[in-house]
Amino acid sequence: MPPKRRTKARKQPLQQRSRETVAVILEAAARVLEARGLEGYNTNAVAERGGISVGSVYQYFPNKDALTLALITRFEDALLAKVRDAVAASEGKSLTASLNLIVRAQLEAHAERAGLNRILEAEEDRLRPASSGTSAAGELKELVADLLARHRREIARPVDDDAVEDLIVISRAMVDHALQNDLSQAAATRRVLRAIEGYLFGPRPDS
Amino acid sequence: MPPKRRTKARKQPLQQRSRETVAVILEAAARVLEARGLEGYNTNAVAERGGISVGSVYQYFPNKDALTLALITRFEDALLAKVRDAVAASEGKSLTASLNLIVRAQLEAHAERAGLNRILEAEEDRLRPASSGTSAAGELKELVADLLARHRREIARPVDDDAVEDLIVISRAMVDHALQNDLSQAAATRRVLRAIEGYLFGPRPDS
DNA sequence: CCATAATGTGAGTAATTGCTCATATTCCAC
DNA sequence: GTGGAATATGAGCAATTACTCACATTATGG
Repeated sequence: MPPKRRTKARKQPLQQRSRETVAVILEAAARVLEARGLEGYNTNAVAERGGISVGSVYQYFPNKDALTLALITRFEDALLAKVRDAVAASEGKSLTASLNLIVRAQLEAHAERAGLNRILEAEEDRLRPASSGTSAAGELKELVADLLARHRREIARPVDDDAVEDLIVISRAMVDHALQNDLSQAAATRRVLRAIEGYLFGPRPDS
Repeated sequence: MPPKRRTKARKQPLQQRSRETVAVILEAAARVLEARGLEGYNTNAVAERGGISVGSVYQYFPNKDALTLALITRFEDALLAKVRDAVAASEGKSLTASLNLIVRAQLEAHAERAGLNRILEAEEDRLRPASSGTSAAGELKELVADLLARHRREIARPVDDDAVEDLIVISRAMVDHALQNDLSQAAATRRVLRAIEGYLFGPRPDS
């Protein structure tokens, strides 16, 4: 056990000035990751890029991982917001149309800063204590579950929690794959939808 | 550019003795990863665990990443072998039965040393120069493509390369997810198959 | 056996980097 | 104003670790 390790930030940002500093730190971290990758991502570089001092970084983030985690959360929140909007906008539409909107939302969220988001997703595994569901993940499940419940008569088999989980896993993997291979949004949407709709509507021949 | 970096091993193992050393190194690396995670994974620990000296590690691996990559390749080869066997064993069987065998093979390959394999898959992203298809990945695609071609009359839509890619992406993501959540092999198989068959047989309502 | 090649050794080095803390500066309440 | 709190600074420490190299040991072919 390496002696100890700070788990809480030294200070909470109270004044306007410090809140701006936190924003500067986050954006600087994002830019360093984009420009130099995980390889060149260190707190000194972040401070330099943000035009502030390392000390300031450690005023508001207990350690480097906490900073990275904050970036991850920021991305997840943005993704969730887009999906929420898509679900809201799909009120009254058919299930297929709704799914289309949601898939597009996910693709857009990832595409915005593809390089950065890819790195963050990879780091997520390392940083999140095994199987600790985030609130963002929970809300995403709820959103999808509600949408499917609303359309339950269009779906053959009842949709349980496992199915929702599977749909999210499938979408995420395919969206990542699409971005990695620079697929057009149209192609990516088509392929993800085929998988999702197949899962929902597809036949289950055997017992 | 950090000055330089060895890209080739100092020596190739020629005699029996050194071939054994290489095996010892690989297994030691695997055990360190299993016992202490990426965190405690360093070349000195690997040497100690293997009961050899660091110098020996660097006789046969130019750098730490090359060692990790060798572990990844080893895992991929094992996976591929299992899938190959499954495909061979599915000669004459129905498509559903064949897919069942293949999915099981994948689950087994991952389950064998789940903790280790999970770490290796995460490292793969970091270590493989963006979008460099490995021969293992290529052969997997071939195997799947051939199997599907053999059963093409049972599938509504023609199966192109993209579809094969998608099927592999979906399987992989779901298998990873299943292992992460300690799903029973039965449950995992059922869910992965539902996704795969849905993708293959599922209806495509719109244009 | 002997010369040569192959293999093995491990203390040490060089470089990186996360993070601290003593100090300085800025802000706000009164 | 003024005093105390909040915020900012950045040189440098401490720890880690990938990797080297001069040397010892072991194998092999003739």
